[in-house]
Amino acid sequence: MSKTSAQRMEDRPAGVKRRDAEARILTAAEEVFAEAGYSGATTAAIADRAGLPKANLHYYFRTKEALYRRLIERILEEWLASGDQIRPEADPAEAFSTYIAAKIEASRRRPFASKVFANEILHGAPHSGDFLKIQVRAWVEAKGKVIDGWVKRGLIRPIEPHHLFFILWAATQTYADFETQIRAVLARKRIRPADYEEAARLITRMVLGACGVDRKVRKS
Amino acid sequence: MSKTSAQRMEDRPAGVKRRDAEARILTAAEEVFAEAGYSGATTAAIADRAGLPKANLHYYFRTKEALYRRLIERILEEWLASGDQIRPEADPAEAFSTYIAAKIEASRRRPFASKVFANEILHGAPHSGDFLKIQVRAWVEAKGKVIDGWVKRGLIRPIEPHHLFFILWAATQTYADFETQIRAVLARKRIRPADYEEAARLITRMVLGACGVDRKVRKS
DNA sequence: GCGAAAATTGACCATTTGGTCAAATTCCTG
DNA sequence: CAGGAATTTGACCAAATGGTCAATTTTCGC
Repeated sequence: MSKTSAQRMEDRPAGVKRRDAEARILTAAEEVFAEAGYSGATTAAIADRAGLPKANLHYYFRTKEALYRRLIERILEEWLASGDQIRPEADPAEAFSTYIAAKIEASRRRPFASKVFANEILHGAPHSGDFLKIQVRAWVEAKGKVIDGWVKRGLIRPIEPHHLFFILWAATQTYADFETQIRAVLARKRIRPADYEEAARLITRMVLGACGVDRKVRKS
Repeated sequence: MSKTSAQRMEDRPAGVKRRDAEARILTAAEEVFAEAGYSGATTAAIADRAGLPKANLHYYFRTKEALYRRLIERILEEWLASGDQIRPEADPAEAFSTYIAAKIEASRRRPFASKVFANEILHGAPHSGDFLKIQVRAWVEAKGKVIDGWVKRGLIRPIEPHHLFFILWAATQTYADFETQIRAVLARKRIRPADYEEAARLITRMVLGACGVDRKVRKS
């Protein structure tokens, strides 16, 4: 019978209760992994923050590794989806502005997710098999082609898409990942909405400038 | 007697043997902490990589925490020193180019140091007391004044120094911290010198563009 | 309302790991 | 070269932690 329940556990079509518990655990895990890293995070701490006993957590996620993996998958999904604006038929300046704004907004709204993701890559993605690297690479190849297309059509100056994205990710995600440092430098308890806007504006200015698209950024 | 040796241990004027052992341990620690984070790093692994028994490591550094702290101090020192080119009397374009080149070079030459630093900040600098935050803040205040001066003298367009630095750090350090991702996207076993140069060139282009100093970047 | 599946939970265990210690060895100075 | 200081190291320990389990309770379709 333990085999039966184990079987169920792997399948996704789960009851509402399970969905609910898993969601609570994943949210708690996101915070704890963000704050303490993979090794520093304890299943006890995650369970505590999710408001259930450790044994119960292990009922829903058999191992810390499995829980972590699910979390990474969820974060990667959103990460990949954030670039939907970058399409061949889009206006480059518009697309970049929107993408940057979305990334900054993601840093503001879900800093823990960004931190978990950053932590995973920082240490060589040891828990993600190759799927993380493969998907990110595929994403960049696709978006890179779009940008190359813009260049060929003379919409933007020639630019190396790979490095453009590296810099773009770094610049936007830093407001989540290194939020401690940013708060210290700005002497703030919390980073303010105005700060995020300022950041988005400056990054956009830099990117559009580098692309030779010096359109004035509209108020947004 | 153990008090005597303990006393000695805290003092810095140490024998050459001690200096040597500490250096070997710190180098090993930099690698291990970079790869595994603070909690994931074990003193046994560090000792192994340094080529000595764990007990011997604990003779030189009483606790993992103490070892880590020394490491952070060492890294911060270099980090702070890297902006020496940013002085009031310097040419802005020259100063930024040089700073960016230096930061990229640091990412290339000592990626582990960058990763340890990044990891520490990522998790809220829990092992650095406040000294890290305080020193970084002071550094930015000083350099920010320099940049404001350039703006006042009309040498560069108005720009917010804090955010400029956040972006600059992020863009340059990402080549060390997220080297795994970069290698995956570029489909390389190792990031090549040409890649670092390309990165420096693009970052410089973006920064100088944002500053309205569109000097052609000289071959360096 | 019954019975089976799902969920809950306290107690428990094996492993890992930071750190200690005492004994032995090497080093250095007078 | 004597003797004390510095260094080395294997053995050991206590605490933390991921994970298990069996017993109990809750849920839910019929």
